[in-house]
Amino acid sequence: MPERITDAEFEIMEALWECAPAAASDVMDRLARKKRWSVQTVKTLIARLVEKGAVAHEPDGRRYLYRPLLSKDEYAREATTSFIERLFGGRAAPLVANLAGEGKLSPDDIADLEAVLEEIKRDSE
Amino acid sequence: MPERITDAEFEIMEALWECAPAAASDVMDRLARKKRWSVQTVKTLIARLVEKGAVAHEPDGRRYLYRPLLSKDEYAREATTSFIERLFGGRAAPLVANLAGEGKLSPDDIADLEAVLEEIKRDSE
DNA sequence: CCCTGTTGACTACAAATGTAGTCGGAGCTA
DNA sequence: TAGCTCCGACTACATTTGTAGTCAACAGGG
Repeated sequence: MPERITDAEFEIMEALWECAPAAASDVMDRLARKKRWSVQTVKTLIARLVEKGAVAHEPDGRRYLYRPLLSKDEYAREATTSFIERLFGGRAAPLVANLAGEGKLSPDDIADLEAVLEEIKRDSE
Repeated sequence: MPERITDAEFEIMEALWECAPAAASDVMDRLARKKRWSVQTVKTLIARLVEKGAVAHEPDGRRYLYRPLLSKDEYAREATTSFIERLFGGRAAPLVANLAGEGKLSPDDIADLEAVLEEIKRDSE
């Protein structure tokens, strides 16, 4: 359970989830499209993630290769749980209802959701 | 579309959503159970929310009454949309699948979700 | 062997955030 | 009317966050 990951750090994690193990420059390249960050910025963020225990680093020659210690799935689970806790009293249904209210659910989304629910029910039998 | 609301500010919003219009001391009382904040802290947070345009204040004698300008529902919609955008590529289904993977969905939750989906489908016809 | 470029370590610094103190005025209280 | 109390306005300050600079060491090109 690493400490809180900030927005900027999250961008680094995204890159690492896609291309780990990676050197700082790889992360840099991966991010180039989205973010105009200097190399130093990227390195600072990576260093903070290492401090926070969210990323491991192993020596590779005279540089490091970095690798997330927290999978995107795990991160998403934790983030989702606490998000729903805060805003929807821990229940998922109000969240979905909320999305629906905003017209954020296309018929496709609804079909997807139904499929997911079916699967859950099948699995739990 | 007010600026970003921080965690501490969110606590204030929660209190205001429950008891607006309210004076600073009312918010203070409402929060007393959850947070050991000094009155000044609460006032500072309220002031920041006013600056950010998330809360309105109207004079009431020699004090102010505060009232959220952003409903909890609106806030939840925005927050949910950007949350799902970030973590799940904008699709709700993966989010629900993720919750399910964590065993976060009880049979009750599933029933709720199915009901919500039914309702959405009915409404959209 | 020297130059250049890359790398991690350390440092910098403004803005945002969490948390709270001080102060002067308005009204109540005796 | 002197004091107490409550209020908003302003100020304070450590920490976290976003963003980046400096520097010394090492590696490879010539």
